[in-house]
Amino acid sequence: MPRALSDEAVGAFRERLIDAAERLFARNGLDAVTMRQLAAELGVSPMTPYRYFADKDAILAAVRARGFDRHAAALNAAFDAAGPDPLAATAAAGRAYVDFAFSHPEAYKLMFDISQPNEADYPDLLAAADRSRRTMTRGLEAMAEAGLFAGEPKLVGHMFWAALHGPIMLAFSGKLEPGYGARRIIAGLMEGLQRGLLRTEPA
Amino acid sequence: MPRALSDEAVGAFRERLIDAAERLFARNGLDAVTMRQLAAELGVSPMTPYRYFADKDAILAAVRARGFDRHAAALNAAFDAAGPDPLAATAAAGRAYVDFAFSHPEAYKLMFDISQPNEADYPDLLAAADRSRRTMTRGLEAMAEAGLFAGEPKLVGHMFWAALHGPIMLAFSGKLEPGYGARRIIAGLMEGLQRGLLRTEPA
DNA sequence: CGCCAAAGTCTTACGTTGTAAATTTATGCC
DNA sequence: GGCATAAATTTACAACGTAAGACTTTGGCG
Repeated sequence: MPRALSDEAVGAFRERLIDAAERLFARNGLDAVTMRQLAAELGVSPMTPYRYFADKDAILAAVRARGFDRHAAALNAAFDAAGPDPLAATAAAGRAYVDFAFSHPEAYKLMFDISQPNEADYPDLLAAADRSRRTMTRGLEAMAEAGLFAGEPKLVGHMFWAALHGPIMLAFSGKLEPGYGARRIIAGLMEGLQRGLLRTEPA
Repeated sequence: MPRALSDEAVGAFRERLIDAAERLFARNGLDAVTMRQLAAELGVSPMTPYRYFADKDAILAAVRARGFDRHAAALNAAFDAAGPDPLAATAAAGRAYVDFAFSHPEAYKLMFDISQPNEADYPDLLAAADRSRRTMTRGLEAMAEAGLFAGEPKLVGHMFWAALHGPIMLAFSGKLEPGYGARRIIAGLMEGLQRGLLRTEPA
């Protein structure tokens, strides 16, 4: 139906396209997401997506942004469901972080992929990633600001984030041997960091 | 020169090929390593490398293995140069780890790339990666065994390893904002973990 | 000394990829 | 109702990994 494509129609098609990309992606990994497969999944010709996205990178950026949104939602849900104790809520968010990574490994890998072409070209992605990051670190920052932790709040937040991310990425790259899985390493790190940073006695 | 290609000749060509791949790789990233470019760099036809490696993946596996070897060498050098104090030597190896990652980012990225096809098919790579891992964690394990650290030695080694890897990977994926770089996060983590795990008073 | 089987290399070719360009198709407006 | 034009499709191209086949060189045997 040519002539005029309403903004909603454009948006709807974009969503459908991102859905399809997520599906292919989760099903068979990154290699399965080709323009032709994507088009087939949508029942359109291989060039049609180019009316809605600049190129394949833009599509992947949208999928990534969607991943960050899901991620943030999962963390927020866990955080909110954990009750009022900030320490318990933060721990719950941490568990949700790891659970997300291992139940949506393809999504997590894509989100933190190392060869992203000019992330800055996709403001929506930047915004989603930033929202997600703030969600990750907000509990910790709140704790740090409340004086439960020593050190600069934002830095402490990043430290815990990295302490989750490191073991997860080592696991994904197949570098961990059986018996030393990501969850065990994370447990050790969380305990060690808590012992090192937590002010159990607020003096 | 057909008929019979001595083992040394095969080995020599393989080395030349890996060298060329490393060069292309460091120069223009992974996308620059195409069979045709590689062949051009070596002055042979695009199919010649297939006499020396099964396929492109095998070449990349060799480059990865080489990376792990360089990595292990760099850590060992730093460790050995640091003197007898195990804590100082371990700290030096940690610094060398980070320095390696940021001075050979392409190599580090490739080594810990997340979409490696059947790593188990390349025993040389497995061996090199394992050698490298042991180098990384040996100082820490020694310290842990000497009772300087609480907890299981090997686990503690993996914890520190992951605490280096996490910030580095976050930096490579462009997720860290200015002011919260990998080195700062690592410094915080090392300090926090030391405080949490180190037995300053061997009671 | 000469020739030939075979190892090494090169050329050619195929299927797949992302996407540019040209073509077709279908509608809102006069 | 016809036409300008937006959307979609078809066609086409360059680059990729690599399979298949042709060519080229040489060690070993008569």
